[in-house]
Amino acid sequence: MRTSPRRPLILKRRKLTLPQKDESSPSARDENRGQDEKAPKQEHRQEDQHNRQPRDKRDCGLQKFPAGIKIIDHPTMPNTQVVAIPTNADIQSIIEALTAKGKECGNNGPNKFILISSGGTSRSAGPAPSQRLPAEKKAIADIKAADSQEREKNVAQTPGLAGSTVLWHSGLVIPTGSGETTSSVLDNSLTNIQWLGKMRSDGLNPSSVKEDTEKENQMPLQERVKVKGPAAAAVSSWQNSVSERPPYSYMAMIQFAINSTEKKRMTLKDIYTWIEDHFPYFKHVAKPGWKNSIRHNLSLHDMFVRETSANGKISFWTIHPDANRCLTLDQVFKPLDLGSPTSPEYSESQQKSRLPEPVKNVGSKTEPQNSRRKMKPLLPRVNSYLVPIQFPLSQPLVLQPSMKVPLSMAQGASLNSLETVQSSKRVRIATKMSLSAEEISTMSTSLPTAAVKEEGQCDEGLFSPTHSIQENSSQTGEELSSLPEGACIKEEDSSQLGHWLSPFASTVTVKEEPSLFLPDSSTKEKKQFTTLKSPSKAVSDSLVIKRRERQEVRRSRRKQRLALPCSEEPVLVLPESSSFDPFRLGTDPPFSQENQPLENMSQLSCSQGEEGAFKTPVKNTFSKLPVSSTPSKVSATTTPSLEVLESASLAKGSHELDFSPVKTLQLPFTPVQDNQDLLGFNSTPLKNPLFDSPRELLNTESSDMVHVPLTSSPAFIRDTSRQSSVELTASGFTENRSFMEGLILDTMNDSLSKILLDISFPGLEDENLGTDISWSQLIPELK
DNA sequence: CTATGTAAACAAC
DNA sequence: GTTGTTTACATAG
Repeated sequence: MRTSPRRPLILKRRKLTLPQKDESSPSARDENRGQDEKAPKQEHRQEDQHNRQPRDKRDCGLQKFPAGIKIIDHPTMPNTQVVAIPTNADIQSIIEALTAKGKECGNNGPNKFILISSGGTSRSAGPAPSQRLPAEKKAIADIKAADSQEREKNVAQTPGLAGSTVLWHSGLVIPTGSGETTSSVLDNSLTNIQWLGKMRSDGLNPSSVKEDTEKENQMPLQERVKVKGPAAAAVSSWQNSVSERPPYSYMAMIQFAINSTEKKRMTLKDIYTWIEDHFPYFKHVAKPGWKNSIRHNLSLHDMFVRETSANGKISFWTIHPDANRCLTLDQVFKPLDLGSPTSPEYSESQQKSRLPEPVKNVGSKTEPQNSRRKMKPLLPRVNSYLVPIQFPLSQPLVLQPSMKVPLSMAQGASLNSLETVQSSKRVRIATKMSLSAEEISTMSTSLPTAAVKEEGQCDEGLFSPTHSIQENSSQTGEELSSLPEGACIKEEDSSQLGHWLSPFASTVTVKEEPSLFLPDSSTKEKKQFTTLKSPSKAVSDSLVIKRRERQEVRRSRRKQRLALPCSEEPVLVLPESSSFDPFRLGTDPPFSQENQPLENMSQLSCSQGEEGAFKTPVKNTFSKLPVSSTPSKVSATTTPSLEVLESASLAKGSHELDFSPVKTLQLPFTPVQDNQDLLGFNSTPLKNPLFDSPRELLNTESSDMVHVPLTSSPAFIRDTSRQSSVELTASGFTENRSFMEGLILDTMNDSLSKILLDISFPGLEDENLGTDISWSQLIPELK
């Protein structure tokens, strides 16, 4: 309700917002809810059935613990039961109970237990994966049908397992068994996956995608979506792709778009077009306001830098090299369907400046399916990415401690990207302050080349590639550097860059906002630097780079990130700082946090990016759209047509609109390479070398385990690919720490001591399992 | 509080 | 009209 100083009044937004919510969200909710509701019920039934199914161990076998702890007989392994326990539960006590139980049962009864800790948050989680085990095969089959994925192969292949157990990710999962119910649930997850797959393909061939989307769009999305059944799955998946909002934030999508081009720059229009092409949702379903949001994001985030040609007519949006993770759709999906999904989120997350820490994951992960149900506007759509995962429980052993080894794998790329970005940022920062030798070396190598290249191309007045541009900006920074603030602003490699830039004859215009000097003056400072042109290139390019550094960040969130902390602190600004680089890193909270070190990746990945022919599809689509990108305008001008369309869509279930594309998952984890060497828990981060007894491990882990939803999936995938998946997964999870772990307890041996697997179940969350549970109660039941 | 999404008001072209 | 900025507000975590 306030009035900004500049701006008159913003009237009654609220009213507007409310209606939206009502309209869209409800409809969306309905569907989701319906699904959700159904799923759980069915699941329970099935579970029950499964549970009831007699196995060898009758009594011992299928017990269900009130608290959410469930015990089920392992389908294939004799004398083995799977126990799902809440994350928070006191593992030790549980183990004791189980041990007692095992002893009681003796040889005849279950004497081995596979402990699965999960945070089974809601619904599905509660039932616990264990119960589903019996259904595994069916589920798998379904999955195959829906998804044709390599994983299956892997799963199937997992030969060595005496009894391969498939564990479903609770979050994802669920529908075990049989038939119909399953299908419905599965459909969602599967469809999502497929959606991803599509996206991937789209990334490669936008055109193809378009066609598909358009064709299909004609049909009412919602209805189609509802169709269920394995056969329908594929169809529905497509539909979803259209109807559902992509799980990516605007930021992420913009990055995808920009990085899809060779030069890593794009005009606004092209960005619109790219997004529409790759995410049909925006073309067909989204409100026109999404373009406004795109622009908003471009302006808001420092990572997006606008370059203007000398002509001034064309402005390209680029990604600040320091911040550019070179995310692309392809990267996101590359690894595997499963794994990839996480990555996108990951990217987003990074922007958020999240640490790999489990914390964030927790939130995201929990939602998988729930989120849909809720249909909460801004919630991360992590769900979509979640897919039922099969865990082959291999024979005992396989745990490998996770090392933190950067992924060399391409698959890892997506994940890495985040880290890389962060890392890059760090580096940059250091450079900014002063150039560290290291940075310099890196900078000099990569950047100059780019710049050179560009030069050749620049003739048209095109701009130097992002790198060059930014560097230019950095130069400006140098000059500014005389001023304390300026120095801060420039952050980057200005000093170094200057050298090679000079050859360029270009004019760089930099907009800066030194908050320090100019307290609030929102005014931007533009500085132009003119360097000598190389005669050959008569072209003078003017680049306009805006940089915002807002110390005041608080007030406006615009480009907060880039606002370097250094700028905030005068000290840093000083040239001396160079010596301090390391310190600075530490000093700059934002960077340090946000950025995680993956230096290598950044450049590598960036260079390649997408083949992306720089396509500038100037699409008519815009023209098609009745509505202007600006919402306000739209309402006034285009309203009629749009409204009609939207209203129709809304009525049906344009719920989609309401979805907030928030970033889904953050996958902090770093890809793990092969760590075959490591086998003990010790190596895993979770585990402390200190543990003398397994119990200790368990306890500690339990506490740690809390977070970590999605991460598991990617790791898992990898594993599957290799077949010796378990190991990998374990390692990967461990890193993240958020994973659940499966422990195998051999009561006969009397030892808790054998821990066969370390498994994380992203899907499982604590809640259902009920942390509260007192294990003492369990004991009786165990009997 | 932060991150994100959305709507809107403006300013420049 | 489009593009770019910025503010305000809402929501989820």
